[in-house]
Amino acid sequence: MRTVDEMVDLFKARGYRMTPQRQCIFRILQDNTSHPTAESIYRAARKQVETISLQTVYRTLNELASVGEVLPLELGTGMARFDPNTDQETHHHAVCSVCGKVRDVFAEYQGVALPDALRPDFDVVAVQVVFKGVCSACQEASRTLRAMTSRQEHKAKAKMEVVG
Amino acid sequence: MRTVDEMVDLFKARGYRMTPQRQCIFRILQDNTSHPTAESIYRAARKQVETISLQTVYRTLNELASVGEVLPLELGTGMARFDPNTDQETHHHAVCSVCGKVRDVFAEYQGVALPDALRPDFDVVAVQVVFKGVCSACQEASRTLRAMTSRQEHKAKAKMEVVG
DNA sequence: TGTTATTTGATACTTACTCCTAATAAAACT
DNA sequence: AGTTTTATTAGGAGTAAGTATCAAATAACA
Repeated sequence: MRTVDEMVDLFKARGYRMTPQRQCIFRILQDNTSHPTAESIYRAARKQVETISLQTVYRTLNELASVGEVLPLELGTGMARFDPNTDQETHHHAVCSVCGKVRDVFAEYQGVALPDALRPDFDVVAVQVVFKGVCSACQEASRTLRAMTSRQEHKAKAKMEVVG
Repeated sequence: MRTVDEMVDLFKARGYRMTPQRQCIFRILQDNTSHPTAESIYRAARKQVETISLQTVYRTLNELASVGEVLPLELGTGMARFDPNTDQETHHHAVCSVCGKVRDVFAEYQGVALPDALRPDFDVVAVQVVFKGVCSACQEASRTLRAMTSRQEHKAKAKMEVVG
């Protein structure tokens, strides 16, 4: 995504009006690498513009997506995530299937293209490579849990499940 | 996914009971290349077992997924799709962002792996390559629509939108 | 500053999916 | 085969992500 100032100009050029709510969302997304959900953006936005509604967050995110300044990601974690880094050539994702966290994967993969036979039947707009797996934090957590279970420290385990 | 008979044995071996509902879902998925949703499987299943519930379809699909006999796909079309072809090496997907249809893409991509730097932080279980774009049917439809609009055949266009 | 069209936020709605529970039926054991 | 046990089912209620609607607020611009 561009800078906030550039986004303001771009939105105005497209005939959108500039509101504190929209600028606030631009600011939150600016250089954001946390792959936020609509909810998490909403929570951050309320700290700056107390009366902003979730509806406005969704609306603005969809506008940003339709202008190509934000990439909506559907990674099987139950809700959409929005990535201001829209580069699809060198920028992919790793999703932890335990905690749902998403990490950027910077790499350029050669030769990932539709086979010739399919080419006439499908006009490719974007290619997404998604790595599914378990992040080191969750690996560590499950190792600890297993060790506890084998020693039958059930109380500690139960406590950890509640805390975690 | 394996044959229905093999699936029956596998489920029994895992301590699951064999019911007409489960076998029916096995049969529907067998060699199914349409990337069905839970809803579409439910509709097909009701033709064979009239009283089957959506809940049972979801439950069975989750069981199949946890046993690794079905691959749940989250492709940004708003609902999960279930693929009995669980080969992740040579089998990828192309999703039409207009009609939502999913096509198989058979190709083996070399070198699509996590960069070394990330390797210790993330244990990769699966890699998915997704092509997003527009299928030929939807390209054709939008071409027709544009041609109509330019000739200002508004009534025909409106009619087509309702029909499509 | 006044006018007007866009945007906002509250509320209601839709939809994909899960939870709960009494009834049912598959498997285990006579 | 009959009985018991226990997993499974149907169906309704519930949840949560996201969308539609619309009166009121406000940005843009004269």
